[in-house]
This record gives sequence, structure tokens and C-alpha cells, in this order.
Amino acid sequence: MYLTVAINTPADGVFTYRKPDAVAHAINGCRVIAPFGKRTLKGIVVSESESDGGIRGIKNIISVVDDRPICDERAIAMARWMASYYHCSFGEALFASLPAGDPAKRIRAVHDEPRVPERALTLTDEQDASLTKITEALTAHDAKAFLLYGITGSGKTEVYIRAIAEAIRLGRQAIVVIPEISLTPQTIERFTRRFDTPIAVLHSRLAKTEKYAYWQRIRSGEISIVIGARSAIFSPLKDPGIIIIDEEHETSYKSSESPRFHTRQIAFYRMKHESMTVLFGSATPSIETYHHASKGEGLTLLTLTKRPEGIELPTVRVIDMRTAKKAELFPAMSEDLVEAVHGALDQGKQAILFLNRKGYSPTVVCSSCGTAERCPHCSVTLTYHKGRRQLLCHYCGYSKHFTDTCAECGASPVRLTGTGTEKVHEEIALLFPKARIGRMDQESTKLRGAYERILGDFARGETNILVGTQMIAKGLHFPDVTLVGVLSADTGIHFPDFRASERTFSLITQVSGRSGRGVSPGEVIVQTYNPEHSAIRFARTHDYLSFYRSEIELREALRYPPFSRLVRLVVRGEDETAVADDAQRIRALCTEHTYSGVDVLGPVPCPLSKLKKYHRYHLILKADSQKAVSGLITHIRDTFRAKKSNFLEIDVDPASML
DNA sequence: AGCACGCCGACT
DNA sequence: GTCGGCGTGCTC
Repeated sequence: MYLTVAINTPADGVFTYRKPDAVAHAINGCRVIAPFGKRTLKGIVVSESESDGGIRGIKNIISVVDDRPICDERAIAMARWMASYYHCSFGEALFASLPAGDPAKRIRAVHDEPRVPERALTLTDEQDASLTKITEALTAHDAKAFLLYGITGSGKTEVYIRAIAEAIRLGRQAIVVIPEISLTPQTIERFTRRFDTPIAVLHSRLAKTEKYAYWQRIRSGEISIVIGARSAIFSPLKDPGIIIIDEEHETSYKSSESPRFHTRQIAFYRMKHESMTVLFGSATPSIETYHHASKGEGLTLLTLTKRPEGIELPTVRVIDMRTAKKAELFPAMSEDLVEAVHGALDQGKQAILFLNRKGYSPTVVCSSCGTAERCPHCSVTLTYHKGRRQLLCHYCGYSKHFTDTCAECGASPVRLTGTGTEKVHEEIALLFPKARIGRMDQESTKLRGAYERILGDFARGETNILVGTQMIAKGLHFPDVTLVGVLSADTGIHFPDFRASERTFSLITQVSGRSGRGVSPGEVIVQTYNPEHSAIRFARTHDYLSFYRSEIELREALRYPPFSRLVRLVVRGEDETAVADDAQRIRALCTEHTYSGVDVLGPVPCPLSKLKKYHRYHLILKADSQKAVSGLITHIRDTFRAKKSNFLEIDVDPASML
């Protein structure tokens, strides 16, 4: 007997092996260990046959990893599609959609705590109308997608829960995908409290073995609801009725390594092939998705414009930092913001201070020679982390001990410029000596259980001010928060990326939504040096639609998505000249044949021109259709061989241009 | 992605 | 003559 095997390597295609008696239990969908060139790699059995297909030099399978299949025909077919759409190998696509755990390792027994389902909330008219449409599609077994556009606090989660309940009632299952960052116990509880069916919560902190164990329980039909981050989209439920993608606009839904798939795209694929409902939800939908939904192109738009009775959206005050009076002790805060924090604290309320920058100070400059401390491997400055007494690179993790004299000229003291969350925490402790302050960023949540502790302290009112990065912008529900301060709305505005304003708008809107969720009205103070910027102007009035209209006009004029399809080609390597050379060779390949409707931009050095010791150049392909650009990429993949030590990354529908 | 094979330049 | 650079192509 012979086996056709997909190998986890960039080499395309499948490979045939002989099946010795010792591995007779290797059936379709099982992972195997196989010799591949000089190495031994993991593969997945894709099919079995009686003949060797005339291939010479056939080798034996070494061993079998799984005692029962890890995937089925559906997953194999999907991997084929993924490989062709994202231009990776079949093996890479298949392995990316499966868990990595080792079934031989045993995990500690999982005991699902018995839950008593909580009573459902009363729906608003809008929620009810949306749910009716979703239920119709579910019942009809239609392959149909919805965009639930609902302002913050309008009750999208309640609609999700009812839709899931409906799927379960119909004997089907559900997947809920949420951004990793909002996979908090608080969010999870909102779902788990309402169902007595077994639920799998797949967060990134789970051990591989635990993920594998869940995976098999999902496959066996034991679990009917899966909640998790990006990779949960691949969950092998028997007959999923609905996939819900919350915070649809989140860029973390795009994988940053090969295959660079987008969760949204996978959801559409599964929708078509498994006849199910897909529900995207957001208060700030991505411009592309809103465009398609408003035109009725592949999605139906559902809208929630009202918050439940009596709860108003917070008022947003924009502070022009060019002219504002700044706090004497801490100029990163305006006097208005300081005053507002005092106001909230005096009334026994809580405040959230948001700054999208971790560490103490993002740049360290010599006070006499002006040299900034830079990462030796990346084209960025090092960030000072005071608690660790270290300078850190936020891109590659490089660290070095901090000294307050310049490394270049020896004697002069260094100047710390810019502000991160660590500094904000320190400074506001001085400004508000009576307040208890929590800080939530990557560093403070590193220890196991820290996440829960920081949020728990804040929820119980043991801390009154919470300082944090993006982590605190989403999903959190604290009724006593009446003030949100955005210390700098400008951090993302100048990114060389056509989605920079979109990201700024949604971040401000999301974090604003944390204010005034209880009975007391909320306030938001946004500090900026660009008060005229559309992202800030429209966020001030919670006006997504006007922001969308101004943005879609720009996209059309500049022929950016959704009016074109983009593919980004990045060449990286240690020798800059060789990298530039290869990038130029790709450009030449592009112009070799005429691919109608495809514009080739570049090559130019990437905005992040050096990363993890690799120099990087990119080309952007701008196309009328996916099909046209796909043909060109196939041509490049067939003919282009990167020079020794150079690599070519292909990013279909890129989410970031850095 | 690795890794081997193989074809042209400078060296004991 | 030989060591080794890197371009080219294959991996069942």
C-alpha cells in the first residue's frame, strides 16, 4: 500500500510513500513522520492507493503520530483552496489549520464545571429585528453572511448569544472568534453563563496538548460551542450552523506568518462549503466590509443604533495639545484631563487612561551628541523599560542594560523622550497621591494570573485608575468608569499605511466605549496634535457613517481596497544590495508579460527597512481582480528563485505595510 | 525552507 | 591541479 502525504514544507505538492506493516493504522487525516530529503518531517496522510504511481526512489513512512485522524476531507479541500488563494504550499496550509499537540502526552483531566444557564435579557426592537434575519438564514440552512454594525454598548453580544442558542436548538454547533486581546475572563463568562452545553475556550495560553485534546473532543461532537482567537475558525465541528466574528475590523485576524490568511476569508469559505450563517460584528466595521454590506455584495447589513434604555454614549472632548495648558509636573497630560480625573475620583468613580505605547520612554537620546539608542538588528529605536532597567527592541526582543550615560560619546547623560504606559503610571501616582492605580500592558500581564488580578482589582474598585495599552480598549465592561482619557490619539496617525486613519478612528471609538456604561453619564477626553484629522473629528461625535463616507471616497480616488486587490511581496535578506537586486528582478518578471489590470509599485525599502537583522524591500501589486493578480504571482513563484540567503514573502490582502 | 550538485575564479 | 563561492533545482 502507498500513501499520499502533505508535508509541512514550502515545497508544493504531495508526496507518495510506502506504507510498511508497522504503520498500518496510518489512515487518511493522520499525521505521520516521513523522510524528506535529508530530513525527517511531519506530514498528513491525504489518500491511499494500491500503486506507487510510477515514482522511483519511494521511501517508507517512519511512524504515525495520531491514533485517530486529526482532520477530514473538508479540511483537506480547504487547505487546497488556501494554498491557491494565499500562494503557500498545500502542506503549510493544512498544518496551519490544525493543532500542533502531541496525542501521546496526557493532559490533566478536564472537568467542565456544571453551569446553570442565566436568564436571557430583553431585546430591543433593533436587536430583535437583527436576530429574526439571522434566525431565518439559520433555519433555511442558507450560506449567508451578515454584518452587525452596532454602536458600542448596543448589545451585539446578546444577539450573538441568541443566534448561538438558535443554532444549538437546531441541532447544530457554533464558533465564536474574538481577538486574542479581548479573550478575557469577563468576555468568556458572558457566553459561558448562558449555556449548559459543553464549551471549548481556546486561548493562546493553552498548552499544545490541551488544544489537541479539545480538538478531538470538538471532532467527536462532544463540544458544540467553540470560543477562541483566530485559529478557532478552523474548529472541526460536525455541522456548524453559525460562525460569529466579533470586532470584525481587528487586524489581528490576519495571520502574520505564512500562510497569511485572514479569518474573515476562511469564514466565507466555510460558509459556502458547509452552508452556514456567518455573522460579523463591530461598532467600527472595516471600510471594506461595510462597503460590501451597504451594497449588499455578499453580506447583509444589520444595524444597532441605540443603547439600552437610559444609557447614553459618552461626551467626547478633544483637547488640542498645541495650545492646551499642560500639567506642570507631567506635560503629557493637559490640565483639563487632570481636572477631569480629579472630578471622577471625587465622585467615587473610576478612570481609564489609554496610551498605545508600552514601556517607559520610546526613545533615549544623548543630551550632547544627539545619538539615539537603536536596535542593532532592526531599524527602530530602543524603548527604555524602567522597572527592568533595560532598553528593549519591541520588534525583535533585543535587550541591553540601561546606563544613563551615552554609549557613543561616553560622558554625557541621556535624555528620555516620549512617554509610555510605565511612565504614565509613575507620573499619575505623583499627580493623584490618594488614588490606587493599576497598569495593564504586555509587561504587567506577563505573569500567570496577572491579567485576572489587574482586571479583578479594578472591577472590585480596589484600584480607581487603570492605565493601559490597546489591551484595555476592547470588550471591558466596568459600570463605574465615567472617564476615559486618551493621552495621545496621534500614535498611529502618521503610519505609512492607507488604513492608518481607519485604525485611529476605531481605536478611539472602542476605548471611548469603555466610558459611561453604567447609570452615570460618561466622558472621554482625547488629546491630540491633529484635532482636524477626520479620524478624530468623527470619533468625537461617534459618527462612524460620516467617517466611512470620507474614507471610502479616498479609497476610490486612490484605488485602494475595496476598489482593488492588493498583494505585497517582501524580499528579505542580510545583504541589502542582494535584497534590492532580487526585488528588482521580481519587478522585471512582472513587466515581462502584460497582466492586464495589475499595477506594480516599487520596489522600495519597507517602512521597517530592517527587521531581525534582515533588510527588507517590498513591491505592492494593485489589481482589478484577485484572479488577475493571482496569475502573476503564480508566474513569479514558478520562475523566480531568490538568491542565496534571500527570502520572498507573499502577502495576499496585506493588513499592514510595515 | 534546506540541501546537494555543479560549474567558474584564486590559491597552497 | 583543488578549494569554495553561489546559482539551480529537488525533496516521494
